[in-house]
Amino acid sequence: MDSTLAKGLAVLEWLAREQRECRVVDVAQALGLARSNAHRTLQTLVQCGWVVQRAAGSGYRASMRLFELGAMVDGAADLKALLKRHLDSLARASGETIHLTVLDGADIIYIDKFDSPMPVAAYSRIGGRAPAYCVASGKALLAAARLDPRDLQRVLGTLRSHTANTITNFKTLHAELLATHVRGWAENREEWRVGVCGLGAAVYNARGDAVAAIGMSVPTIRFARARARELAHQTRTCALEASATLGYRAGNTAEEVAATTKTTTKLRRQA
Amino acid sequence: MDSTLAKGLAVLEWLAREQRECRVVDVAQALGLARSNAHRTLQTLVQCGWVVQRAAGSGYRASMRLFELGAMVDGAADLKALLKRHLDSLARASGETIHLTVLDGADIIYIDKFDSPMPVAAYSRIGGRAPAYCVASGKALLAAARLDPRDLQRVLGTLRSHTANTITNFKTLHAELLATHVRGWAENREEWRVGVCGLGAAVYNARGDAVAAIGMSVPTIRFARARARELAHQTRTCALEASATLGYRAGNTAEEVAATTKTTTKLRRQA
DNA sequence: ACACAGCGTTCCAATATATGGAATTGCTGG
DNA sequence: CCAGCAATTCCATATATTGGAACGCTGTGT
Repeated sequence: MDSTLAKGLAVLEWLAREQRECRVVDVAQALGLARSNAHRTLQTLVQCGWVVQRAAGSGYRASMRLFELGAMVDGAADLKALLKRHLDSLARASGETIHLTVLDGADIIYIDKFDSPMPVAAYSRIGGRAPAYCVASGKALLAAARLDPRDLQRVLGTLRSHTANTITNFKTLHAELLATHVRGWAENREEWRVGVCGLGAAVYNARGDAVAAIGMSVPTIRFARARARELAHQTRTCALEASATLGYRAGNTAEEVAATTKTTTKLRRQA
Repeated sequence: MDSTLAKGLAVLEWLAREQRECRVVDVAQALGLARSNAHRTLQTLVQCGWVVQRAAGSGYRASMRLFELGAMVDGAADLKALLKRHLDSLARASGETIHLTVLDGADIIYIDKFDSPMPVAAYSRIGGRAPAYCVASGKALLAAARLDPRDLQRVLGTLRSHTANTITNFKTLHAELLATHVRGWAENREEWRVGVCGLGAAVYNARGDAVAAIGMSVPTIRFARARARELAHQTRTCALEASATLGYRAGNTAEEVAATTKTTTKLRRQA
């Protein structure tokens, strides 16, 4: 364990999260370092181009290096560029807030976002996180991963309760994920934030990996049964189109054919 | 200079740019480290959450941490969210590829991108760079900075030639930046990539800082005089609207009033 | 079946390196 | 002009890093 490296990364991360010019003492105090130590660490970060100092003598902040490299990770940039069109259509068709998310351990991370003209109570940021088991796009990704209960528990750890509706039981969660995979979309009824519901569907690439999820956040007020059903259909269709853009060809497996047929039938019955 | 930190950052950056699972030897060879050293560095990065190892025993890649923190830098996320609507309108109105860029030293970095339905020769990536003095959005930002020739030279260093049209003379560049500031938009006629022209205009926040630029990339084929003029007008207007969204109120200074009037008059004459 | 090569990982003594207290410099406001 | 605060530099000390060697595992060619 290179402690110098760990310390430098901690400084960098703290600086990025602060989002303002910070002085040497600020860093030293926040991370419990000697002033001289904080100073030298910052100087190293500056020399390596990860931190910038506007004028020599004062004020450090994270440089664009993080953004530049962050854009390369996971091919997120390509994903966004390719799916932008789909998300935008969905945002317009639904009038609700749309997210593009990926799974990172037990969390989802918001990769891209299209704000609703109608304001939503929940505030989410690009680069922000939410527990995967609490939100619709997270459930869609977990469902696509098809983990058995044992692995699910290993990945997620404890299911903390965030609202009265949060699923805190693995058996319940696992059952819901199975259902989610079959019907092709996931749902969140105020399980993460009170007053906010959500819908989500996984997006697959040409190899059949679930690489991202499309999510929709809807205030409970606008989430009446009929509308929810309509929005779910839109979300799922959008995800299928997005998958097609990435080169995914549906209906490759018998299982998927069965699922699609069932869902379609169900939707027809409901319509 | 903390060499351990510098080494760790180099490993992290290399890993991010590789965009694939890398083994210990790959890292060691690429950066000239001892295998044991590369191994311990990677382990530290993993423990700190900047790198992930799919299965224990093999294959390292950059985690989403870079993306997560990169999204926070410079309020880039907020900027994108706020300006998305404007860029999208411009993309639709013009049918050309639109970028959102910020200045980072002598380069611009592409923050966001709206692809044209018509393909463009130039390929640009979110997170990618271009020399500020060679592209329109870069010129718009440099012009907004209002540097005197001395500072301009200090910031930019040598003006390398990238095409036959690249401006390599500081006097010429400075004069063009002055003109750019007055008329409110910048132009690039194959100065960076052959066959690609561009237009750009700076976006100001409530404090009057030029925080970003809106850029448009157009194949030379579609950049005939009349159309270029029309697109320049659209770009400038979009940037003004975007600035308004950020709380900027135009016409605060006599200088700006004069510039606006002149430009408007000129546009009227041309129309 | 065997030897070999490549790689991940662990270990450890030598040594280069980071550390933090104190001194110095530079700036700001009274 | 001084006092107070913070950035920066300096340096002896303690410590963490380093890289060669060794071990175990896996896959490959003979």
